[in-house]
Amino acid sequence: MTATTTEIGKTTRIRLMQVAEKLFAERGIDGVSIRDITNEADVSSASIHYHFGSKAELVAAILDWRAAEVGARRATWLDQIESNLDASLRQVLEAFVIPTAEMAADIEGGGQFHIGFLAAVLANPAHMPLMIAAFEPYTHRFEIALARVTPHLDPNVRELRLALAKDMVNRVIGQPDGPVHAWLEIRAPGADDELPERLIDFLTGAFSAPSDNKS
Amino acid sequence: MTATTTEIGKTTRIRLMQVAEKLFAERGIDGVSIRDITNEADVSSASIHYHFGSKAELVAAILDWRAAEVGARRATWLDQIESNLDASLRQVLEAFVIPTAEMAADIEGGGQFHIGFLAAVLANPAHMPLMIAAFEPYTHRFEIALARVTPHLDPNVRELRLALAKDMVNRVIGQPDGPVHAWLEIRAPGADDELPERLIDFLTGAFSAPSDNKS
DNA sequence: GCTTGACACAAACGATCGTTTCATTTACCG
DNA sequence: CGGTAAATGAAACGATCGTTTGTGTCAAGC
Repeated sequence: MTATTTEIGKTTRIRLMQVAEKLFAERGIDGVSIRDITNEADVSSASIHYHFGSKAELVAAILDWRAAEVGARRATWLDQIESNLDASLRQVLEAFVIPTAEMAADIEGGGQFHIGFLAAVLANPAHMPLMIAAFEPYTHRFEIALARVTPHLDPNVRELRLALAKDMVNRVIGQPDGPVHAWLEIRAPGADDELPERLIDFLTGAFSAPSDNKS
Repeated sequence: MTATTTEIGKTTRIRLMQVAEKLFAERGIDGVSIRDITNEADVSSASIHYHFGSKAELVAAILDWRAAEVGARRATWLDQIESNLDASLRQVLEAFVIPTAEMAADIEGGGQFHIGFLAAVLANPAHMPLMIAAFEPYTHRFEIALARVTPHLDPNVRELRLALAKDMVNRVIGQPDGPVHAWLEIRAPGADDELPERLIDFLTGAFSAPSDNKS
């Protein structure tokens, strides 16, 4: 069963990243051991340290590997938003949610588990600087587009709501067995159908609210 | 330094639950070992198995221990909402967010870490049935109050938004070093001031949005 | 054909995990 | 005071963790 260097055209290095990304997305970084990964990839446990050096560097390698792919999806939508001066808040939020949902639905392309992987990485705040650096260009463009359609918001309030939205979208789309879905499965099965559209509705309302509703 | 059975009036059993709740809230269930807890509580590592039987039963014991306390806080607000037939959406959401925030701010009472502990427990969906059972009475009352002030929402959409809100509020209030705050600390320091009020604003907008914004 | 370097494997390292065992101490009660 | 049960501490259990070591194998370059 053990194969030669190139089994079905994939190098061991890439296969390890694919398997690790999937397992990390499903069980979290600390919930997956080196041996879990190498067993599923049918290689020795030493392979990960040969190719990546350590478990932490494997995580970083997966981030680098996929960053361009997520970026390309987002860039398409951002191009459209930026060239349309009449873009609505809803359209900007679509540009935020839909690429994420498409990525999570991309079975053939293999991006299926990347959003869940990102959510798993963020569970440990120590990785935050790395994540921010990887996505900074797209985040910056998105913040500008969002500011244009939410001129009523105080900048700090807008940043807070964006952070809430990012965290929520990544977790709820990337972790199909996460707390929100587990809760709904018991109390209201089927309520998470058409999730992307319903997230966009939710966020459109949330960003429409004034900075301060008091009084 | 090692003390007799009752050191400062706290039994070992209660001290263990307090220390464990704090550590679980800060680092997650799997991020805290039995020895982490017993070292901080200044007892032997066998104590947890003597008093609780296992690590999992310790988690359940903490849940039972605090359930009544959270419930009492919520009940006060729910009484007010239910007796006021003119309650607004915003008032209902206040009844949802403010008791949580008060619990997280309760230094003397010791409830300071309970919300973070709940968020940590929910990170493992296996505990979901236990959580739902513990909070069912308050959840039910709250759902009725929420339905009264959001008659425009399809029941499934309302359940989804409530699940999103629950997860978000618990995580963002209970984990002061979690992903949302770590992100904001780098990109917009201070944007998470007055968090409870800003969460209520956010959710008021989110629940005000119609069930389907399309077309 | 021999050498070289990339790559994979099995095996073992020390550390730490949750848990168990057992002897000892503490508090309470007749 | 003596006896008993609850409570605690010290030590060790097997399992698993991330990592390291050493050896074998394969393809390419001279």
